[in-house]
Amino acid sequence: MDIKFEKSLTKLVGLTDFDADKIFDCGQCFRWLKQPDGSWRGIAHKKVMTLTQSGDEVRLSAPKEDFETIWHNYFDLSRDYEAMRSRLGVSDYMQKACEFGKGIRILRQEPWEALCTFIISQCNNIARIRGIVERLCTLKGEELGEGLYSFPSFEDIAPLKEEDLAPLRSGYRAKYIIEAARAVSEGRFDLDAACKMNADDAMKALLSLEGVGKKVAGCVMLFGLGKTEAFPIDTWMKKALKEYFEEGFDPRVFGDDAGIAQQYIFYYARWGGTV
DNA sequence: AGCCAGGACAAGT
DNA sequence: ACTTGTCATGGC
Repeated sequence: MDIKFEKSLTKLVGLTDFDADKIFDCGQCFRWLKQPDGSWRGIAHKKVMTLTQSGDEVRLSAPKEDFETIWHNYFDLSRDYEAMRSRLGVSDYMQKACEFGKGIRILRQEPWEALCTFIISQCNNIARIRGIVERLCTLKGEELGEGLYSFPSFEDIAPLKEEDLAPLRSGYRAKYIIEAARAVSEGRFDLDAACKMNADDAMKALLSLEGVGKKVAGCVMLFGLGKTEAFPIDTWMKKALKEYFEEGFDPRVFGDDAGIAQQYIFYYARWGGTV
């Protein structure tokens, strides 16, 4: 991959395993929106960024410093996805899932945002999750211009009462959001420490939070804590596992690739149909 | 017009 | 260890 910097622009040429449409639309994140011109605008780390892809060329509306300190890591650019796909193609089904999902990358999202958004995600559809998350950001985030807001910190949410979140229309999840914010804010739950824990301990710690079960915890670990061995199982994964894997299949055979395997399977099951 | 959504949790078998 | 009811709400 070749990187060029032009004042407030970063241009990546010859990027492999990078498909913006799949990355932003595969259900791992909720704040990237496709623009009428085909580019993607999103917000992370209190930065508004527009990404435009044509073929193997990707342009980021970000200066060199932000690319190096934020986006390079955010887009998981140092991982060799091609090698991983070849390791994961252990069955006919996995080969097809990997091929169908080629271009997906696991975004390394901010831990608190991942925790909060995947609490919201439970028993909910993606379109509505997006709406609730945007309303939360508008309500308590920091304005970054153009009516765009950062994701609010846990300190911003911890002091709230349940009724303060009524505008979100998040239903019974409102109390989970506030409780999680308080737990993090008061140090009862340490996100930085969770990042450094092994997978079992991180899972155990996450499960202590109200409204966080194994599935949400798995998503937080995979998308927010950088734990690629996490293997969250939702309804779509259940279907796929039941149909295309032997009973008692243990995802730990994929090791540190399990999380990416999960994402290929999920994407294939959710958007790819069968066969 | 219903159906169901990247579930969690408690309570009952 | 499995099944069931309940929890709010609105995209589609």
